Amino acid sequence: MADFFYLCYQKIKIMNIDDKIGDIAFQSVNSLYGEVDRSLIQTQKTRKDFVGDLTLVVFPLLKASRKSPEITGAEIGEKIVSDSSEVESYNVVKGFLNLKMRAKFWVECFNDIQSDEAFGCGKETGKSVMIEYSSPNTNKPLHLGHIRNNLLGYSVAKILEANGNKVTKVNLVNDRGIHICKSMIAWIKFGNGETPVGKYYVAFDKAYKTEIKTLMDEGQSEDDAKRNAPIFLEAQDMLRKWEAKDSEVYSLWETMNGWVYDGFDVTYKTMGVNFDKIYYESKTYLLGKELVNKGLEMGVFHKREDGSVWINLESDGLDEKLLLRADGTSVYMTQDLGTAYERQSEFHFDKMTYVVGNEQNYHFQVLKLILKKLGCQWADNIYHLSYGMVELPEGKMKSREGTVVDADDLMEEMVTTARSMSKELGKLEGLSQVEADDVCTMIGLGALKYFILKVDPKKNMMFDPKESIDFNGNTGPFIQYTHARIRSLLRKAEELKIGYLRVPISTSCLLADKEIEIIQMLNNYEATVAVAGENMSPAMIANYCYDLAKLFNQYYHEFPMMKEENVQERNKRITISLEVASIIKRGMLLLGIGVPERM
RNA sequence: GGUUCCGUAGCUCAGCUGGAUAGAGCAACGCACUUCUAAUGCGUAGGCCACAGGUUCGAAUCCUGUCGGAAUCACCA
Repeated sequence: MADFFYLCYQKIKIMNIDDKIGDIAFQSVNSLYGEVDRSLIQTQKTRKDFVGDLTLVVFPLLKASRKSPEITGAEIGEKIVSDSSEVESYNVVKGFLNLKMRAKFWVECFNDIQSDEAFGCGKETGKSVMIEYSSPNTNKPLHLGHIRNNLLGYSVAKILEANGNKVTKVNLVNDRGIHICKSMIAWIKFGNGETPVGKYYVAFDKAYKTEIKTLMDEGQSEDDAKRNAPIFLEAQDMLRKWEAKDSEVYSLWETMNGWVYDGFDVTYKTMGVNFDKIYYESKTYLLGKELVNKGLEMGVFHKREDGSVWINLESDGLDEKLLLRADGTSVYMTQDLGTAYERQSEFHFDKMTYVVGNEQNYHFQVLKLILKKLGCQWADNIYHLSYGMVELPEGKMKSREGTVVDADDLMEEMVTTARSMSKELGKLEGLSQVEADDVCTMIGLGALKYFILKVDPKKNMMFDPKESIDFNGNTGPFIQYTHARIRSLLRKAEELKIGYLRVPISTSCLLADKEIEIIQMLNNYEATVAVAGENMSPAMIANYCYDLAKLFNQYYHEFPMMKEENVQERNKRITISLEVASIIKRGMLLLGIGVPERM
């Protein structure tokens, strides 16, 4: 992982408050104790139980000072206050030097945020990043697990973009292979002309199991039975025919695919995700075969007597891996090698990220290893963004037990709930039907997206339908509400004919503690986006947005805006509020969540 | 058995490169709307950060081991 950041994020110099105060402290410490390493200057936000805004941790400096923590802290504090006009006062608690900054310092920090147009959008890194996500399977409808994949993929793409990378979003449609043939066989046998596809893979499995049992009852071993079941042989035969482009098989395949593609498009549109390029396995699998030949020539792979091709990875602590079946047909790995190779040739990406569930950790470990063995140095630039499963309170989703949560159904249900909730609260009064629909869609989907994205991707997560429908507390609607609330201030200002101008805050303004906290937090946005990019974790953005919204709500509650008679004070409050709304909007956008003007 | 990931409040989750007394939400109880949106805010209660060692001035965080849980190790994808 570390090498990845190095490649894609050649540390953009972010001038945040910690750096500013760090530099001030650095100079004072240097003049006190001589040259010390800059990394020993560690600053952090002062905990709320202590007096001060920022804290310098003095422990690392004890070697240089050769004095006790308390004395060292006091010495440095004294020096900083006399050196810097920005620092108002200091106090030392144990090994912590708390610094109180002048209001002017914070006002300037805030005004810097406003004047910096590139703020939060990063600077161009010149790096090209490809991200593959979604990768649907054409014989299964999209469900909750796919939702997590799509939301993660889209959001990570946004975040990487915000960090200044050129991002290409791609989708690889898994439209061929033995599993597709299984569905086709099942449809021919049991379909009766129906068009929905999803259930036939299950139907095949059921029939397959029955046949295996029959064969085992006749005395065959389980392995033999699995290989010899007639329906399985038919599927294998169909795969061979498909790869041979048998016209009958091919046209049935095209027909059945057509049924699902329309559905995918609708789901993607509702979810608000999109792609720059769509790959189809049916088009890429042949390329993999060429690589297999190359690997055989290089002696990296070996062919068994039955004609199947393998690679032995035991020396790397892994197993033997199949690359081509005995009958010459491709497996998953075959085409994934080919696709990766093609993408590198076409896009020359600096990094390629695959958003794929953690059940495929092993696959990607092997994929990278094989590419490396084939001499592709760029395999180091492949990163598997592995995410955990989504579980239901009653356990895992199992299609055979009907416990799968369908993506379309779930999204619709969320919007419906948002609508009835909004109506009940009287939030839709004065809105046209179209506006009301927009708001409800935004809220319903916002709740769902936030619920899923706020969790660290690599962790398994629990999806409790009851809880996810809650719109209070740490939820998407809470953040959306905060935004809407602030935006309504602007409307109110117009209504009251308050001549509000968005101007820098005057440096003569005093600041409340809450305002300093907000400014610190706003200033942290850029760093948060950077860290979220490094970790490919939308959860970090989500939690940031929540913390900011929560902080603002406290401020909002405590300080009246329009009621404030001092014009300078009023403008300061409104200006800060609007900046909060703006950052919330940007942050939520990185999650693929819209924020309404009113709700 | 091998590999990878996870174990923090009753539940769902934060806690970035090690820093002060571990934080939110939900659920429970109490308080605040004639005042800019109460989808809000405030308060009470709730913890051996799985366990044991180690490194350090300092560990939920890093290292080792143990115990739990998940995924994977297919001529499936």
